[in-house]
Parts: sequence; C-alpha cells; structure tokens
Amino acid sequence: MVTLAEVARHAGVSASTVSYVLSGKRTISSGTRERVERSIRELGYHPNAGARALASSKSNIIALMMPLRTDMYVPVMMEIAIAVATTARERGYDVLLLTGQEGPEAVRRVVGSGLADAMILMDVELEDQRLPLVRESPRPAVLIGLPADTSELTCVDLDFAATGRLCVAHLAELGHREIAVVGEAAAVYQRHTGFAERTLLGVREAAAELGVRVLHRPCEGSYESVAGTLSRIFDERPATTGIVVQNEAAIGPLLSLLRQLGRAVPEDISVVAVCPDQVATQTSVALTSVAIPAHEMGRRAVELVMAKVEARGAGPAGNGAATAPQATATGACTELLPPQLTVRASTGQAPAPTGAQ
Amino acid sequence: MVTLAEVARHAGVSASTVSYVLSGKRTISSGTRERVERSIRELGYHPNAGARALASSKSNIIALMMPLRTDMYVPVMMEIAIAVATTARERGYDVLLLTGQEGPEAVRRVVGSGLADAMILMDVELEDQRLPLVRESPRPAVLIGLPADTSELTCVDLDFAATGRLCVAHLAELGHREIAVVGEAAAVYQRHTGFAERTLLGVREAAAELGVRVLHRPCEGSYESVAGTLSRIFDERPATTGIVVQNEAAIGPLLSLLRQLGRAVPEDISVVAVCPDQVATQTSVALTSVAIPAHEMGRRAVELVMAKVEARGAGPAGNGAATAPQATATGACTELLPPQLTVRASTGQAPAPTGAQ
DNA sequence: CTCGGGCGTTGAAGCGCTTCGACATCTGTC
DNA sequence: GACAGATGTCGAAGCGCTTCAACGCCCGAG
Repeated sequence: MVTLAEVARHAGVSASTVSYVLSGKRTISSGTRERVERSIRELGYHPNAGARALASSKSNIIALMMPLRTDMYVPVMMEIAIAVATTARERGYDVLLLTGQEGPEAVRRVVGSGLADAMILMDVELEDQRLPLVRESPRPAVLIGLPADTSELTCVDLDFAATGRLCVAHLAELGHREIAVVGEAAAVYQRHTGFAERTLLGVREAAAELGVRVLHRPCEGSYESVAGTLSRIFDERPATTGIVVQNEAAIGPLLSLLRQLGRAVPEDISVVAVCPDQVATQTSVALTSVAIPAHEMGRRAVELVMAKVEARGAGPAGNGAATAPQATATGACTELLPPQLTVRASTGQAPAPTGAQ
Repeated sequence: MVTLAEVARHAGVSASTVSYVLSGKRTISSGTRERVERSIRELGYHPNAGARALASSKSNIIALMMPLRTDMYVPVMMEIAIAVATTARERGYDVLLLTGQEGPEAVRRVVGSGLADAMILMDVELEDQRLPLVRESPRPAVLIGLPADTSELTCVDLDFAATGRLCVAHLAELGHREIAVVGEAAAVYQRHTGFAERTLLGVREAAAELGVRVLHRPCEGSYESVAGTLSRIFDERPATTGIVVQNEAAIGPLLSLLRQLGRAVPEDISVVAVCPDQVATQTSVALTSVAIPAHEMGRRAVELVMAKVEARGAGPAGNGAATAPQATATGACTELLPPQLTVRASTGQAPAPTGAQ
C-alpha cells in the first residue's frame, strides 16, 4: 500500500504538506498542490482509514442502526437506508450497518470504540431501550421515528398526525361521513412504535372536527386477515364509504377483496393509502395516497447528524458569537416532515346516502 | 475515552499484557487475566477501532455493496443484508454499507484505504464492472450472484437453473403439458443480471426433457402489466394449465386477475412461484413455491469471506503442509445453493385436456 | 546445586496520519 | 531600506494500539 510518506517523497515535499493538500486546512501554493495531486494520482494513493481515524479522532463513519425484524415496511426501511448511505457518501462519510441483534449495547460499543462519529437510529419505539444510552453518549445521534420523550434528542419523522388529518380531511371534503381505518398489525400497536398511534390520533382529531365517524381496526398483511377485517368493518358500519389504509401490505388484498365484494373503487368506496408512491401507482386502481418520504427522511437524518458532528468539531475553538448557532445545531429538535396527499383514482365523491345517519 | 494504558495502570500491568489479554495471542496467568478483565469492566474500556486498525492492519469490517436501485426484489436484498450484518457481528466483524452510487471506484477506495478487510458484492451482473477491480484486489471478496466468468472469483447464489427445472418437474409430474413463465421485468433481462436467464434455462431444459411446452413472457410488477401479460399468454396458448412466476411483485395481481378471469387455482390452473416463503404464505391461495434462501445466502457469503480473511492472515506464517488447505480456503469457488420446492395450495393435478395436443 | 527451557510479562518500536509551532520567504508600508 | 504581517512549507510530536525481542522466574532434570 502506498503511504503518504511515499507520496511526499515522490512529489519532493514533506508529509505534512501532502496532508494539508488533502485536507485543505492550510493554504498551499497552486504549484505545490498540483505536484502533490499528480503524485497521488500516479501512485494510486488512498489515505489509510485507520491511521486517519487515530490521528484525527474522526472516523468519517456514521452508524445506522436498523431493526432486526424484516417483517414490516421493508421497502421503506430499505429506501431510508439507501438514502442515508447515498447522502452520507456525498459528504465524505461511510455508513456502518448495525442491526438490533446486539441490543442497546451496540450503541455503547460503537461510540466507545470511536468506530463511528455519529449514529442514526431507525424504527425508534416510544420507550426505546437505546435512548438512555443515546442521551448520555458523547457522540451525536439522530432518531428516525418519534419516542415518547424527545427531550435532549433530535428526531426526524413524517408528521403522522397530520397525515391522519389529511386523509380524513380529503375524504370529508368529498362528502364521506363514515370511514374506516385499516391499521397496522396489532403487534405494531403493542410494540408502541408510535407512528400508528399518531396517525390514528390525527384521524380522530380531524374526524371529530369535521363530523366524520371513524372505525379503526388493526390488520395484518395476509389476504385472510384483510378479508376478516373488511367484513367486520362492513358488518359494524354498513354505511362506510371511505377507507384509510395504513398497512401497505394490506393494500393489494384490500383492492382485490373490494372488487370481489362488488364494491367499486371509487364509486362505492374511496380508498386513501399511506404508502410509498411506487406502491400507490402499481395497483389496479391508482391510489390516492400520502407518501412516506423515506428518501427525504434518510437524507434529513444525515444532514442533521452531520451538522452536529461539524458543530462539535468546531465547538471548542468557537468564539463567543459562535455559541448560539452551535447550540442550535447541537441542540435537540424534532423535525416532522409535512405529509403530502396525492389525489389519484381511488377516491371520489361519496355516494348518495342510502339512509344511514 | 479510556485507553489501554489507563487499564494497564489500573490493573498494575503493562500495556502489552492488557493487549494480550484482549487478543489471547499469548498465555496469561489466570490471576493477571482476571485483574485486567476487572479493570476493563470497571473503567468501561472499549478498544479504539482506529488505533487497532492501524497497528494490526485489520479493520474487522467487511464491506457490503448493495445495488442503488430500490425497485427490485427489495425484501430479498434486505434479508440478505440483515443476514450478512448478523453473521458478521457474531464473528466480531462490522459491516460497512456501500451503494452502487460510487460505481466500481468504491471497490478501489475501500480496499485502498484499508477501511474493510473484505467485500461482499450483491446483485452481481453477468458482466459486472466491478469484477476486474475485485480480481486484482489484494483483499478477499465474495459475490452474491453469478457473473458470466467466475474464474478467480468466489460466488454464492441460489441454483436458479435447478430452480427452473424443479418448478417444471413439479408441474409435469402433476400432468401439466403447457406452461407459461411470468418472468422478471424486461429491464432485468436487458441488464443481464443472470439469475432470470438461468431460471429460464432450467425451465427450458426440464421442459424439453419432460415433453412440456413453455411460453416465456417478461412482466413488470404493476397490475396492468400483469393483466397484459396474462391475456397474451392465454391468447397464444389457450391450453396453458401451469404458470411459473418469477417476479414476486407480480404475484398479487396475478392471483387477483386469475380469479377475475374465472380461472380457479389450482383446479383450472396451477401456479408455482419463486419467492420468499413469507410472500408465498400471505396470498389468498397459499403458493407452492421455491424459496429464495436470502438468509442462507448472506450467511454463507460471510462465512466464505471470513475463511478467506483468516487464511490470508495465517498465510505467510504457514508451513509447507498449510499451503493446501490455505489454497482451498482462498481459492475461487462457486457455491450454488440447492433450491427447495414447498408444495402448498396453488398447484394440483392438471385438468383433463380439452383438445389441445 | 546447576543449568536449560518453558512460561508470563515487559519495554520499545512502529503502524500512517494529523496538527502545532516554527521557520523561511515574500509583500507592502512608512 | 527596514519591519510587520501574510503566506507557504516543514519537523516533530503524538493518536492508541499490536507485536517482537528480550528478560526474569520457576521448575524439573541431570
């Protein structure tokens, strides 16, 4: 492996000069710079990551902690992960992939070993075990998801309450007065991942305000589960004309079943989904949906965590005036991305009431 | 941060002793070992990753290169990634997540910087651009997927040819004589990812042998695309009684459409899918399927790459007798996992011929 | 009692890089 | 023409760890 020293010799300068050319932390005359850069290219030099990390106590790596489960909202997770990796790389960082398998210990290990300069935690639950460790960790962290107590934490998430409100508002505006929510699997509510509850909260809030009746039923992604959920919904509330689906795995079966039941979408029943756009456009009836901005979430998480890393780096050297911005950058904050509803073919004017209410 | 020197002082031993306790590369008296271990625990010591990497030129990290695309077989990719991360961690390695965004350059960068000790490449195409770099790289690598030329390479993949044969054999045994293959999106074939072609090869091989007629049509995952594909299939080969689906996104729409067309599964038409078990069991009719052993693929890839890393490490010190096993461990090899077909509810005896051949 | 040889432990030399302070050299100024 | 201040470059001191050669010690054999 080519070392910096060899590059220096080849270019006829000292090692420190090469280092400064690389980092840009000191001004270098353009002649020297070009000579060094040529040597780097000719020798095919790549700085040694370990040595760099040791000398600078910066690894240029951020850790991304994924859930171990592969049963839920996989495409969203994957898209977030890819967005994180892509954005990080654009800024010169690499991404270390951690799974939940090690449990909260992983946080300690990664932070303690200086393997990563910062962390991004996905799939954060309301009372997440990792949070105490994150709070006392000297390294910055950003959560994707919203825990119960966000004090001292920085979080990014879709504004699911607003998402719920938006879905209901859209249906209400079309004249629907009885709607059903086909929710996530019961396990999701039990695990208190939060987003499902928040959606429901928004739904109920808007419903109360707009005079809409709501029925909520958790639902697994399997065909049978959707069938059961749907028949229970129509049993209990025959006048239901609008459905909000949160469990994206349930979407396919849902549309299929409605067709079998002879309920036309959107003539008899309107459907709004909370799902990635890609899913919404692949179905038999293009779905009116609120997109889950997975890419945006990943990107923002990286940007926030990066800002913190840089603030920390610049911190000790900062003058008085710098304290305020630094505090802002380092300080806790919760960023809820505004939901966006795209009207497609699955929602329409409510059918004329057939007698109910 | 606590350093090894502090642990040494606290335990009343030298730094090297602590290091040997940690690595186990020299015998340490149990008294000393326990004292050191206690100090480590009390001080909450975590070895610094950068320093370690620098001194030992081993980072204990393996790089996992994912495709940038998020449109295809996402759950499979995700499961492989998680299996890789989990298995690696069990063996004391961390996983660095790379995407295709940097292109083949990423291989050079990671290898050159000593960031990772080895690489695992996913979604390898027949003529993958990364292969030349991998071949000349001094670090071990394992591919998940099968390129056209496997010389000097180590690969893991499902035996897709056998998969194709297995599907056809199963249908043939049930008396089907005209079958259709609902393939991957045309883009997949154009990109030459290989697995789709290999499946088809197996299908054709078995079909020729068993006297079965095959019609292959590429197909996107969207409802409309599946509808078009299906109607073309039944137009061209009305006597088709068996379908092999390779594109897992097409499965939901396919079943839904067959129902609409009044073709009962499995009475009128049998369906075999190539997909994860989870997908096969969630559908309206539980699908007879060949599973994609994503977890197994990830695990094996790690095991193979790890064996190489260790062989390399032990290499230079090896004696004459060690050369043979080392060569085996380091040498190229292709490991095709045998497919396994699980019979569920979607396949059955072919209906009595209605006149066609 | 002496001596060879394990065994357990240590000191010291780096690994390849960053970074600080120092040192030339070159401007522009009074 | 001398001097303060940029500007560009360098030497050297680590960063925290691994590892090698060496050393002291105790044991058993002769």
